[in-house]
Amino acid sequence: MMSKTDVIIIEDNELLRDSLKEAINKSSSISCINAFGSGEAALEFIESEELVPDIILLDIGLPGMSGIELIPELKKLSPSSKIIIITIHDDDENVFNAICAGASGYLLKDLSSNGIVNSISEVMNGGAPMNSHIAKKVLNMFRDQNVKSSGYSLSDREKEILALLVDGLSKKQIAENIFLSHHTVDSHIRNIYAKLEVHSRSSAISKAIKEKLL
Amino acid sequence: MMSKTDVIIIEDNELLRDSLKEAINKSSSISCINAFGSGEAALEFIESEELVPDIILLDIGLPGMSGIELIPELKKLSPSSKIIIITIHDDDENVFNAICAGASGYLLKDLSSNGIVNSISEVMNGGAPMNSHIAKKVLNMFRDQNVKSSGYSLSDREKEILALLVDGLSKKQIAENIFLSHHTVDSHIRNIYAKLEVHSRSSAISKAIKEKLL
DNA sequence: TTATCAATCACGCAAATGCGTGATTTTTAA
DNA sequence: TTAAAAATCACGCATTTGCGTGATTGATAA
Repeated sequence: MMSKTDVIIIEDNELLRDSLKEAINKSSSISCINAFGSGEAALEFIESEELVPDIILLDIGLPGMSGIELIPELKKLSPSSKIIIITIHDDDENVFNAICAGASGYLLKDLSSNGIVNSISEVMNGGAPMNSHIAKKVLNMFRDQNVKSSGYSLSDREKEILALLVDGLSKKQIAENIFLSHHTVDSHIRNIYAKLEVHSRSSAISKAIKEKLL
Repeated sequence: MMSKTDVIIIEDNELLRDSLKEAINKSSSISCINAFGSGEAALEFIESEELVPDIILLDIGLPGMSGIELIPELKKLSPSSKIIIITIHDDDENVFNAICAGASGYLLKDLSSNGIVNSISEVMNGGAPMNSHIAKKVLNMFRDQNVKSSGYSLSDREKEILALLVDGLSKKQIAENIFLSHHTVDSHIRNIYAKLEVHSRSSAISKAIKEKLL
C-alpha cells in the first residue's frame, strides 16, 4: 500500500492554519504532519528533525521572512518537497518570483478545503494546480516574453547578417560565411544600424537579443 | 439580462464535435452557434458572415491548416474572441506555440463535457483554464527562461562593466562612467572574456544576455 | 604567513570597426 | 512603366578593439 502524503503548512493566520490542517487530516490519503506560523520556525524544525514532507503549503505574507524568500531555503533543506503557494497576493511580481523560485502550484485563499486537498493530489501526480486567474497572468507573462518584435522591417539579408553578428563573427568572417565582399557586409551592417537606430555592434546585438528580432 | 456566450467549435472528429456541441447547448448560458471540421471552413464562414463568437474551441490536429497556424488568422478576423485549445497534443512545442499565438486556455481531450463548459465560463470571467499537467509544463518553461546563470564567478566589478558593455558603451565611455582609467577597464574586459571563454565584445554581450548573467 | 585573487594602471601594435561618400544591378511595389 | 527599396561592391580614415606583456596595491583564504 502507498504511504500517506506528508504535508506541512506555513501560515501565520492561526484560524486558516488550523482549518487547513483539519481539512487535510480528514482525507484518508494525506496527513498534515506539522504546521508553523512563520518561516523561521519551519526552517528550524525541518533542519533539526530532518523532516522531508512531500508537500509544503506556503503563505506569502508571513511575518519576518516572506514566503518567496523562504522557497530557496526550503528547497535547500528538502529538495524533493513540492511547494504550493496559498496566498491573497495575486500580483505579477509575487507570481513571477514564486514560479521562478520553483513553486509547483499557486492557489488563492478563497479556495475551498476540498479544493486544497484536490490540489495536493494534483501536485503528487505531477501537475501544477493554479487558480484560473493566476494561470491567465502566467500565460500573459509567458507570451509577452516570447513575442517576436517585427517593427524594424529588416530585410532577410539583414536579419541573416544580424544573426551572424549575434554569433560573434567579424565582418570578414561573415563575408566568408555567406560569400560576399566584406564591403557588402559593411554596407548591410550600416543599414541594420540605421534601422535599429544604433551606432555600434554592441547596441545592435543587445537590441536584437532583448527584443527578439531574429 | 446578460446575453448567451456564443461558442464555435473547430474539430475534425465528428463524434467529438457533436458531443461537444451537445454538451454546450445543454447549458443555459452558453450556445454553440456553429461547428466546423477544418480551419479553412471556419475561416471562410467567419469572414463571410462576419461572425464574432465569444469563444472558439480549437483542436490542434486538424486536416490542412493546423490549429496553431489558425490562431493568428482567427485573431485577425475576430480579435475579441477567446480561443481555448482542446487537444491530445501536450508536447512543449505545441503548448509553447499556442500560448505565444494567444490562446486563452489549454485543455486535453480527456476532459468531461462538464469540464469544458466550466472552462468556458472561466475564460469569460477572465481566467485561463489549463489542464494541471499543461500548467506544469508552462511553469517549467517559464522558470527555465528566467533562471539566472551564475556559473562564471564574475566579480562585482566585472558584472558592472559587463552591464555597461551590454548597454553599448565603449571602453572610454565606461572609464568615464565609473571613474577609472581606460586601461583598467580594458583589463577588466580581458578578465571577463577569459571567464566567459570568448574573444570578442559581441560574444560576451550575447552570452551575457542569453544566459542572463546580470 | 604566504600565496592567490581582485582591482588598479601602463605602452604598443595589428586588426577591426564606424562612417563619409560614392557606384551598379536587381527586385519589388505603386 | 517608373520609382523605391534591396543587394551588391569600393576607398579612405579616425577611432576602437583585442591582446602581449608588464607593474602595484590590497584583501582574503590556505
